[in-house]
Amino acid sequence: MENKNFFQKVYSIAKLIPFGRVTSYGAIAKYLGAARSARMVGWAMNASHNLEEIPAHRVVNRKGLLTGKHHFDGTNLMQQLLESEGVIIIDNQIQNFEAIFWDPLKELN
DNA sequence: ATTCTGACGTGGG
DNA sequence: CCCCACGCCAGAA
Repeated sequence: MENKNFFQKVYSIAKLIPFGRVTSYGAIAKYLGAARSARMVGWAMNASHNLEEIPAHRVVNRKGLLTGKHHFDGTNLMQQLLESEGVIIIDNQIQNFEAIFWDPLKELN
C-alpha cells in the first residue's frame, strides 16, 4: 500500500478500524510514516465522505473529541453512529476513550 | 506562483 | 486537565 496515494492509504487504515473502536488522526498519520501530516488525514476523510463507505465517525482527534461531527450531514450524525456501536459520548467527548482506542501501530502492525 | 486554510499534534506555562 | 503558539503540508482560491 506504500505505493498508493496518501488518501488511499488513509482509507485503507480507516476501513480496518474494528466495530465499536476508534482511533485518532495522528495515529493513522504516524502509521503511514507521516506523523507531521495528521491534518492531512482529516482532509482525506473529508474527501472520502463521497467516495467509499469509510467509517470516518470512528476517527477522532487525540483527545477523543468529535471535532469533525460538524462535517457530517446532521449535527449529531457522527455521535449517533458511534453510539449505535456502543460508544458512549457526552458533549462530543468519547467516554472511556483509552479503552476503545485502536492504535494501528500497536494493534495492526 | 502566492496565499490562506484546516476533521491535528506537541510543547510550554 | 486547560490555554496558547507554533509547526506541518496537501488543496483550494
